[in-house]
Amino acid sequence: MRNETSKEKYLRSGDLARLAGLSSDTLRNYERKGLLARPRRSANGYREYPASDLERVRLVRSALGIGFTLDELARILTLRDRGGAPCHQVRALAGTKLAEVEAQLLELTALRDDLRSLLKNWDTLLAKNPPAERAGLLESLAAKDLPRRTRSSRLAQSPINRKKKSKENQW
Amino acid sequence: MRNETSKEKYLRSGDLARLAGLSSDTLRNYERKGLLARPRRSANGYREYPASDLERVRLVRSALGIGFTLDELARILTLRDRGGAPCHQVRALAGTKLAEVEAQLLELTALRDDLRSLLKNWDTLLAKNPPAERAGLLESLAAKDLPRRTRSSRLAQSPINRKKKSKENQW
DNA sequence: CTTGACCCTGGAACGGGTTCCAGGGTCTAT
DNA sequence: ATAGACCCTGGAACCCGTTCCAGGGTCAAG
Repeated sequence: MRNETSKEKYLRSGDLARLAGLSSDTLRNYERKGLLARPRRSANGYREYPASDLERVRLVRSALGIGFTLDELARILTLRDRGGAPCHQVRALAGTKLAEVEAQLLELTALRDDLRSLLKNWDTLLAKNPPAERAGLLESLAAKDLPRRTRSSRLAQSPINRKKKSKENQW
Repeated sequence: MRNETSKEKYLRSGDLARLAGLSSDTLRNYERKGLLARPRRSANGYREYPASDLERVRLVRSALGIGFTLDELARILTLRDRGGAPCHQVRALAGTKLAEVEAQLLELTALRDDLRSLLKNWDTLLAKNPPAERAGLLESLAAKDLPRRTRSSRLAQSPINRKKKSKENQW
């Protein structure tokens, strides 16, 4: 039975990870990057997170979801933890994120429209062509003049889906 | 003066790169990945691209812009170059891309809306707070319950902006 | 005592497209 | 001859957040 002195106030890495919906690897990573203060350790060396760190992690996740970067967050959070008031930087950064997102939206909508008309086109082409006959889909692409998109949008990948190494391709 | 026998039909890597709007490094990379056939070489070992490769590169760029992957393109193009008719795979892939883009659009619009209301909130908070006083912007984030976004959207980064190693941070 | 669930560490892998690097040629114009 | 612009090569760096790895502890239940 887990030690319950001091009212069960401390979480171990796995607990916090589960509560926050991410892996303990990720927690350690946040710690490395300075997003999460190094928690105290129990006698055996295990991390003991105060319950309040759950909020902290949630904050980090939200901020990441909104487009902040681990490094940006690290700067902001440590500054704040030292009593600073990084509000204006935060506000400015978020403003930038918004602008980026809006730019991305424009690009993506354009892309979606392209894809739609392309598909419509292709489907009529394919309908009137014998299968296994080349219908020149790719060729009809070539015009477009490359409106390359910018990656930006951090927007990380889903956690907690470890184990998945299979390599079947074969379409 | 460049050799003009056979009517100046061949492009060197730099020429093709310029015409296509990308770097010759990228061209070499396409070749490595099998997107671009290995061109013949001149006596001195320089690549000599047939003018038609410009179209090919444009096609590749468009396909990338639409969300295809270098590997996908490699498969499709080599298949096609061997006389195959990968139309249906192409069509299927594009369909998938469209679905992904639409999903992304949903996420991004949601994100944009979040950011907007967040910023509005923050601005009123900041207005009624003395500067250099913490207004709790970050805290108001914590609710959100992480609608993590998926990266997907290939949407590469702009080419031809090499040289940029400076490391000034300092916001 | 063994099993199995957790925990620890720091460094490396991943994805995907582009770019960079070192070390070395080739060609043209002065 | 010498600068300067191009070209060649293959392998590695980059981005960035997450995951994986090996090699090693801690602890409770059976």
